[in-house]
Amino acid sequence: MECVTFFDQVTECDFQMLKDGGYVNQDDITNRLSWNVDHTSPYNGKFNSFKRLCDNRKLVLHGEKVILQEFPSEFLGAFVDVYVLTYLFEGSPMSAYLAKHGYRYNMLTLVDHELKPWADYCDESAIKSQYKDLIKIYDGSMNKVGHQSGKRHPLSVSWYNTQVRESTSALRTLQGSTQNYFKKVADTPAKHNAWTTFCKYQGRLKGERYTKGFVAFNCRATNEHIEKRSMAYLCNVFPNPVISQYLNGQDIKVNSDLYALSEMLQWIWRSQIRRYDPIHLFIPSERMRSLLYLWLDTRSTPELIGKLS
DNA sequence: CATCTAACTCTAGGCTGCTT
DNA sequence: AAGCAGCCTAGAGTTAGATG
Repeated sequence: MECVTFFDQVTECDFQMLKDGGYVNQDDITNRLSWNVDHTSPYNGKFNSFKRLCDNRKLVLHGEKVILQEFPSEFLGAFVDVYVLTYLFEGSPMSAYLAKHGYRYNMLTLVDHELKPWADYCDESAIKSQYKDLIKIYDGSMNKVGHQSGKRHPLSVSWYNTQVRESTSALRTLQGSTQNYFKKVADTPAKHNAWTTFCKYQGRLKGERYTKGFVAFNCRATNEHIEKRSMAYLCNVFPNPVISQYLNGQDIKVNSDLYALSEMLQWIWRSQIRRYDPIHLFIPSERMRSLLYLWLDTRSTPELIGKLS
């Protein structure tokens, strides 16, 4: 569940105006925004949707000017039990969100139609050894572009921005490698090829034999791409720093590696691997690739978390 | 409105040469 | 020899706009 997102319907100028005009108040402790109620002449105008979000207690001011839209945490308190069905929960922003708002939770799993403590049943080694035979990860010189050195984060959003700003040859190379991968390594026809990058760079990286197989990197919960068997994952993902900072305010960590792994697994699992058919992967980002190797090589999520921290 | 056409995009495959 | 990179081409598919 996406608990916190950016709210950008109201510009900085508009917000300043609303504040100066006394339309909006900010709670001193929670930083939550509320609309100044005036029953004698109720507001009706351009900012109706903003006002409604304030009334629904969904907007929070982060720092001086960033407005975040957040699921009001007290809504959760209205339920006796809330069940969230997910995987790698510790890497999700929602776990940080719950911690920030002081909620506790139990991890459970279904065993023979019964809920059991997750910790007792989280061994995945059997299924992972099956996946190890089905998932073929490219290992060769075309991964060079994603080589990790120092503090650089190749294939991250800011890396892409830098390559374009400084007009380096990296994106051309990456495009060529991806072409070559689908053509010579995976050797699958275009209809079985899927690829992704950040949407801003889709046009720049598209190429022979895979252009039409673009699947958004944050794509989830769809069966549409089940015929894909060769995939190029051209991203290196990180949690949004502003939202992380907001959620981690009270020293609660969003584990960025676990988050990245979870995003990537979601994407890979759009393919035919979900019906246990073999797939080929091209993951030039060294960080993302080694996260996948680590995931395959650990027996359980607790063991994985132990190795990450 | 349907259909036709021209322009364009994409694909599969082939060929060559380079590097390791 | 294997892996990589870059080129070319016919033909298939797509699209926008013109034509009847």
